[in-house]
Amino acid sequence: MLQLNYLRENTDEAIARLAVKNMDAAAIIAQILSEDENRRKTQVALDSLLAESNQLAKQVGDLYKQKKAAEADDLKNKSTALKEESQKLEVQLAASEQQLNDLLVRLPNTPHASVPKGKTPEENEIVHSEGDIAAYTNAISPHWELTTKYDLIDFELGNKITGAGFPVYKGKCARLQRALINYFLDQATEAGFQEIQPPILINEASGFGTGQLPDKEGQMYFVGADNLYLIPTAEVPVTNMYRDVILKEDQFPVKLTAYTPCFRREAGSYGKDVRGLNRLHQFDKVEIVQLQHPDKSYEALEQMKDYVAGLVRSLGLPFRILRLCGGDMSFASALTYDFEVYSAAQKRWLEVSSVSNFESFQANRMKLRFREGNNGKPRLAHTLNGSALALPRIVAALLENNQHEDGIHIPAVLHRYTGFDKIA
RNA sequence: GGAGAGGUGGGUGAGUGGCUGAAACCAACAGUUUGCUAAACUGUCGUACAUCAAAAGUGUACCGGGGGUUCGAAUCCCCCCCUCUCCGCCA
Repeated sequence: MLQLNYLRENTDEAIARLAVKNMDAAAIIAQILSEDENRRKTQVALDSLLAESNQLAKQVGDLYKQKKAAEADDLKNKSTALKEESQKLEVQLAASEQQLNDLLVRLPNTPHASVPKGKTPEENEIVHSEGDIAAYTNAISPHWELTTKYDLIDFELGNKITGAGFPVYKGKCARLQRALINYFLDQATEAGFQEIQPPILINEASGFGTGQLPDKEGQMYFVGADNLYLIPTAEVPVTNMYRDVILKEDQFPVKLTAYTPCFRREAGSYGKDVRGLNRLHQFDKVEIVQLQHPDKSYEALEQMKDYVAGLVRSLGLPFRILRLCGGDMSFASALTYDFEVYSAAQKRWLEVSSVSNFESFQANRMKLRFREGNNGKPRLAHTLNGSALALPRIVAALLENNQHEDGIHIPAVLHRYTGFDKIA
């Protein structure tokens, strides 16, 4: 969530920036500022009342010690009267804080200055592309045909066991997935990210910390009996490791990576978008997370972008990098790069990674701070994360792009992980 | 799941109604001193909000979370969460 001080001191800028996300925030920010004023007024009143009754309580104690019970009783009555008032104010203050918080939580993050205006994905800015997409004359069959032909994935079986969007990977495809996971983790480790195995169920506080809750609970699977959510991405448990933590400045950067399955309800999707591996309720992903000093977070974002580019490149897939426009960005992000690989038989770009800087938006929600120098005041850290990478669409592109007469060729970097170089 | 014990500041740990925002020790930080990868001494050493131009200062809140009793709660009562020990179950 945005910092109150920022809204107070840069009201116009905040409104202008949120307009890039196609939000007219003037009214809600005005409401926030007036509620904030209200809150402060109430607190001043309450604090002085409490100070007074603290004084009285002390005096009562002293009087009892001096055996002046009558005088003490007088003060007690006075204090009781004060208490009624202060209780009213306490209720007021709590309501005001609640109201303020409810408003603040509804504001999305302000986009970075480089974020283009726009409402639809078509308005995303292509910042990089590589690979010759016209070269794939071999790519005849879409992956859902190949997976049947080579007995790689059984979507029907997944329907039977669970439901749509939960495929069963078999044989060489299961092995290919495991290979990709291991390859991605090894690469991330080599790049300085510490490997983490987090829980894949999270509590409400964690969901709030990274911005999934409130309001977006419909996108997560919920285990009602225990009040837990299945993670939509490893970002949630991994970033929340640092909830309510004050780091020392020299601990930056914190770089973490994790493989987890990811669960998304994805209500309301349909058509060719969801065919085959294009959109699933459960999928595997290796995530990279970074915590950084505010002065260095954009540098870190570029590094993470370059890292992911290298990863996609190493698999030999044509890809492009988009800087998302305001309208296509997520609620919590300040700047997002999407990576799309070209799926040659479907003749479409598939998103395989999303690399974002959240600046202090998540950090503010989860009170992730750092201390500047040895005894500086705590400041909010910046959080970043990116997929490196999400598997299903990578698998789809690999299968489609690399299909040949003699079978599907596996990229060389994976051979030591798969143990085979071809699916035939 | 059952029985018992317990959750205090970065750590250990004292505190069972007012003199405790919290002893002591350790760690950390700053300085002084000693001719030497260290010791001794002194000081600093939680967070948030408010007040203030800002700093200092001051006020308020916070001793797992939430409620209650009381003039006054870390301390008493209730609910919840978590940890440990034993038992049960189990990969």
